Amino acid sequence: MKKSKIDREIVYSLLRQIPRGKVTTYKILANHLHTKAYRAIGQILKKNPHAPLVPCHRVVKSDGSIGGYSGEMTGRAITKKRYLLKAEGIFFSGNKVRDFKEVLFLFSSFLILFLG
DNA sequence: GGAAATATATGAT
DNA sequence: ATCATATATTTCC
Repeated sequence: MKKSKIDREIVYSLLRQIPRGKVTTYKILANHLHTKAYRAIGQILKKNPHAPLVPCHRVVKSDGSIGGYSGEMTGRAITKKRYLLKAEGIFFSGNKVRDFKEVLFLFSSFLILFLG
C-alpha cells in the first residue's frame, strides 16, 4: 500500500466537530487540508474506517447538491442520506440543500491549528 | 509499483 | 443549465 498523502485523521476529526443540523462540503474539507483532492475526500469517506462515529452524511457538494453516500451516487443510499439530514432539520429542495449557506458549518481557526 | 476508479470542482459553451 | 476537462488521491491487483 502506498503512503497516504491526506491526513485522514484530520478529516474525521473535522467531521466529528460538525454539530447536528449543519453540513460541510468536500471543498471546504480539502481546503482545510491544504489540498485540492476533492474527490479523494469522498473515497476516504467511502471507506469510512470509523463507522458512525463520523457523520459522513453531513458532507455535501460545494453547490449544495447532495453528493453521494455509502459508495453510491444514486439509489437507496442517497435516499437514506436525505432522510438522515432531514431528521436533523436539513431539508432538500430538489437535489440541493435548502438554505445551504445557513446550515453550512464553518470550522474555527483554533480548531484547525489544534489539528494541524 | 502501476493502472483504474472516484461520494468533486471549475471553466467553457 | 449542461458538457467536457482538470486534478489529486485512494484502492485494487
